[in-house]
Amino acid sequence: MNHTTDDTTGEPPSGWPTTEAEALAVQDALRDRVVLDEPGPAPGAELTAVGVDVAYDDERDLVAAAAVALDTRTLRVVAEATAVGRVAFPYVPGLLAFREIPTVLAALDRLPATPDLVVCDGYGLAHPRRFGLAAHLGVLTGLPTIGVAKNPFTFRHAPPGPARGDTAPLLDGDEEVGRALRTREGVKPVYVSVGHRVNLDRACAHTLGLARAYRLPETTRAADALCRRALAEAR
DNA sequence: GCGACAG
DNA sequence: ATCTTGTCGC
Repeated sequence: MNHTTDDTTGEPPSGWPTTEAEALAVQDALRDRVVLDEPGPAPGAELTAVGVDVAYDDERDLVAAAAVALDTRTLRVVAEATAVGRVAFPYVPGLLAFREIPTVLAALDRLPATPDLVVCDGYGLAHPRRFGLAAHLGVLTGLPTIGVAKNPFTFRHAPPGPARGDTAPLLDGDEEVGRALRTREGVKPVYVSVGHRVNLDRACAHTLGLARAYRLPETTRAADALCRRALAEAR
């Protein structure tokens, strides 16, 4: 177990977009670098799955990110890291990545483990321009990524069946951009979409394997708890 | 123009 | 995301 909870202030990379127009241009320039023709790591294998999440303190203009690596077989924490920085972008639906990614990259850099899969809070291809947070992070790191969101954003879906593992297509018009996945019986589903170098079937299988006791994957729960702690301890 | 809108 | 206590239920 690594205790990399020291807070390194990760500033936004120079040239990071400042305006919505610049951010849209960046999405447009990077979107075709997403790799969709790889199946991704095999579900059921012993993998290092890394959850990333971010917490904000608007008062102090601070953002704390956490990256927590779990063993997919045992769901035990193998390594963790945090980073603290300044908020790099306002929250704009469709541009979430520009707010979260700089600090997430800093945390991933400090993580003493090699991710086989990165699980993001939010969407990948389920995005107005098919380039959400998970896709963006995947392109920048080259790592296999998926997005697991708590809300359907602007997309529509029929209710999945009541059993754990049941799914329903998440639709943008008639295009399946992700899946509503029931991780617990009778509990609101999570919303899974492909990020980079993982197909949708495997993205859902990994999500289900990581979410055994609670609605959300353990990766997300661990990263959420750690980034909140890092923010509280930041100064 | 108005409302909706991942975190 | 964040503001925020107790409370109902398995």
